[in-house]
Amino acid sequence: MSVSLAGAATVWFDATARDLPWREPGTTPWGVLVSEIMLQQTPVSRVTPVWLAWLERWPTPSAMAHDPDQPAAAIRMWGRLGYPRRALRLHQCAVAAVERHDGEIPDDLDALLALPGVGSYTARAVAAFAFGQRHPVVDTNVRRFVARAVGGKAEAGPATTQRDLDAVEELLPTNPADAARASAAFMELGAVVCVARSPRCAACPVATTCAWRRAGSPPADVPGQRTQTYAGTDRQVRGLLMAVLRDAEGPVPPARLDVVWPDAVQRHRALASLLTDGLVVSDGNRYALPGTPSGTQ
DNA sequence: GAAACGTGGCA
DNA sequence: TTGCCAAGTTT
Repeated sequence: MSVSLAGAATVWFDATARDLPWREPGTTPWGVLVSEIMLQQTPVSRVTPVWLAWLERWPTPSAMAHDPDQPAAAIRMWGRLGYPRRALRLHQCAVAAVERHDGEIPDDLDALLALPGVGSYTARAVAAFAFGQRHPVVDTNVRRFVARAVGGKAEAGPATTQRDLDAVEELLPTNPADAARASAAFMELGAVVCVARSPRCAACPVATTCAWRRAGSPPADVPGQRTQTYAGTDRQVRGLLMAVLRDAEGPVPPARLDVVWPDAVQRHRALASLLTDGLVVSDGNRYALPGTPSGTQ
């Protein structure tokens, strides 16, 4: 039963998967890692152009680690992908690869988990997709797909727990390469067919065996928790401040930052958090991205 | 375990 | 127009 689920998903995947650049043969583990971190909470359509530019400029961890303009250049290349701490951590991954792994992205799950910004999902995704290892790869797509196809529920639970890993592990074929492909297939199904709103069950390769369909597609039993409004939050102010520094040639005086947000208290709080995160540096007078040439540290 | 952390597209 | 949603991680 479980083999047929993975089998059907894999057959469908082989026939209809999107041609994403990081799936091209010859993509390095570094390329896979970059894609996985960029894709955290971020749609494919916005990641693709940045991934291409990133890999062209920094084709290896060593190229990134030895670029003298870092990490300012990484933050600028990140552009408007959101959560710019990811750019910082990706640079830290490159440095760690050079310092601890001879310039290579490690293939060991624990070594991957030790990299900055790499958690349970990303570590297993890299181990599976870059190195062909057999690990359950559980992201929001997989949790939703398994919740429906196996659990018979409209939505997955709130968190990625050990139970999620165990449930997905049971679905994987024994052969490592097949298991990795099945994980990619589960993710792809969740991303393009078994989507959160208005799933396209008519196009689903497992619709006839789907537990949720067989149960009559019952609605979610618990109302989803409402999302936090973005407008007016510190996150928005941080984004506005970062946009100024990204677009600036070098260090800027405080006046350049003062204009982005009228509430001085909130603006200072946001700037302080950016300094704490290491996304901004200051000499006590002007502000800049970390490592900006001729900038302040 | 909850909250923080960006941004933009779409229904 | 507003709210939901997108390949999560960290504290």
